[in-house]
Amino acid sequence: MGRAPCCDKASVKRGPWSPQEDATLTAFIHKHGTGGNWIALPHKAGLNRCGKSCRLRWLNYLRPDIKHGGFTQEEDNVICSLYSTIGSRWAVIASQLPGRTDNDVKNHWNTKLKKKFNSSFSKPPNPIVVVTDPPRYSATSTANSLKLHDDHEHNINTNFNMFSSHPPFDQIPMLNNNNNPIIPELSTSSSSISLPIEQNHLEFSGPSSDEAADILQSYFHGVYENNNQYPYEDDVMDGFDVSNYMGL
DNA sequence: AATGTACTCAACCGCGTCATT
DNA sequence: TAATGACGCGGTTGAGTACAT
Repeated sequence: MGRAPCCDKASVKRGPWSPQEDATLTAFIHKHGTGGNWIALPHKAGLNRCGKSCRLRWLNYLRPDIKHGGFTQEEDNVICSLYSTIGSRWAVIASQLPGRTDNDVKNHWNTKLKKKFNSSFSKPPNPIVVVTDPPRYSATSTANSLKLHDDHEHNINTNFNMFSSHPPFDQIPMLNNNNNPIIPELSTSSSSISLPIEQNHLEFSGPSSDEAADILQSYFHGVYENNNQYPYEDDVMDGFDVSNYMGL
């Protein structure tokens, strides 16, 4: 048996909302709240609309805390960063952007950011670090993120998301107030997704995840110093001698 | 000015999840 | 435990608008 429809689609109004309907819905919710039941709300409010339509109109447009207007560069960065980590979970992404709705974020992504993002990350990165012997840690990387593992492929407490820690791709390198390039910082959180070990990977030795973080950060410093850009752009190095940065 | 094309974004659709019975 | 119903989410649509020819 299929799901019963939430309303009789033939008898309720559909399509764009009129100012009158907006006013009716807004006034009702200000006075009574949603009552925790969107299906019953339109009848109580005197609206000939489906409850789902009322919910959507309120949440995406009429709520007083909704921010209308264009997205800032900072908001774009947050969206791209989170997308690279968690994918199209628009509600989660929108929760990090006060005043923005999942629908807003999704539309903005589909119309503006997707092309920009894809053109910058259309090529998978090459392996970026050589193997040392014996490896103590390994890491996997995609175009957007890199994660460290211990010998047994357990995640260790060091994670680096290239995109979220990176200057926006159309402003590489981004300069700080002193006109110095902003160097990406390694995060010590382990909140992002883990990647398959067989993907592009790098391995290196080191006694602790903290040292691993130092090595990686040094690596990005080094690439920037040598090439005047960060490694994932076009010429990711095929090999990288970690020992240069370990005092070995 | 007329027509075609691309873009934007509000709204809809269907499904997964969760709470209730 | 299963059935039911409402909510919330992501994908998609299509009307309206802007821009190009």
